[in-house]
Amino acid sequence: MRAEGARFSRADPSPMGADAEVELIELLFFAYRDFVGDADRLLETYKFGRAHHRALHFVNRRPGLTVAELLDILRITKQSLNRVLRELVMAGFIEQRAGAADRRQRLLFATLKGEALAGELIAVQSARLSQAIRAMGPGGEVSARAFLEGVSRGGDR
Amino acid sequence: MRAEGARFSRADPSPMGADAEVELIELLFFAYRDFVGDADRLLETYKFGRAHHRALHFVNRRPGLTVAELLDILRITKQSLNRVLRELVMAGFIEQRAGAADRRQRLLFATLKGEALAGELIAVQSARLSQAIRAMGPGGEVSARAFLEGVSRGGDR
DNA sequence: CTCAATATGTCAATAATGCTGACCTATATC
DNA sequence: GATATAGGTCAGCATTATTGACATATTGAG
Repeated sequence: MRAEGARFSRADPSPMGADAEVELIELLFFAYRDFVGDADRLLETYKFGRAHHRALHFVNRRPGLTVAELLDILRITKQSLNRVLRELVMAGFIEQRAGAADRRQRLLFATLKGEALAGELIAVQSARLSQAIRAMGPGGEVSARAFLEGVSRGGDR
Repeated sequence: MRAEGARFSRADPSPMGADAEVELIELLFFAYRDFVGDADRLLETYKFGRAHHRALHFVNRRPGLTVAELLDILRITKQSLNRVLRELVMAGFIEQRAGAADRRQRLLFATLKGEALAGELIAVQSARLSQAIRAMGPGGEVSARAFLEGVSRGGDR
């Protein structure tokens, strides 16, 4: 890995003036790059991409999710989602059922096949995360969760 | 209304350990989604995308970086990088100089204009990270760094 | 019942970012 | 001089995203 290298500090435009956050920016990039790389390799064998992965993951984790809710989670357009969702349905990984209360809704469920693939993807990714958490020592999981929640919640004001 | 998109509630049941990493998988997705979203908004005004951002960031942080080194950091092909790099050079954000020792090399440097944009991008992203670190309390930065390093180093075996 | 809003699906065009393969120049090294 | 290396470029293609326009079914208000 080439995460180190020439590093003489240039004029720092950050108001806090700290180099530490700049390094965190890079660490987050490297962490995410390697984190999704695990799944990418597995998805190749199913001819699926990252978009399929994300849709399947959240449907599997929240059975009965509506299309609108999934769009809100993924933050993409319905046109983008629809193509991916159609492929997952036709390949037998996800199934749709009309909502009982509102028949316009298409509630999404992972099939057994879908649950199996989602489980495989979770396995490789959680193995990497577990290893990182263990290496942190006691309280690692709590800290990691606090950090990630803080990052994603950080713009909500 | 919702500026940052959906997230799963932490009120989710099953407090057993196996579920913890699955939640971390999702938290990492949400954190990265929101983290890059900040920069995306800023890049729009310059008509640049994430690929330009990453290239500019690392060139700015490591002046004199070679193309080969940048390729190794980004883990993309030279064809993919070259398009982005050419645009950054032509727009005056990055400049290339032949290496002194090896004149085949094109050493990469951010121009003043490039440093300014890179600094703006660092500012928005480090603001989000600083906020998350502060919310973690004492030792937050050390923990966050340990987690991210563990995630990206976790597959290097 | 009628009508507007909602939930979803779909077609078409386009953009950003990535890939592989092939080939080119310039420079370094043996 | 031969070969390897650093880098650039052309051509074609895939994935994932976008906007815009429009279709269909269903719900809910009046």
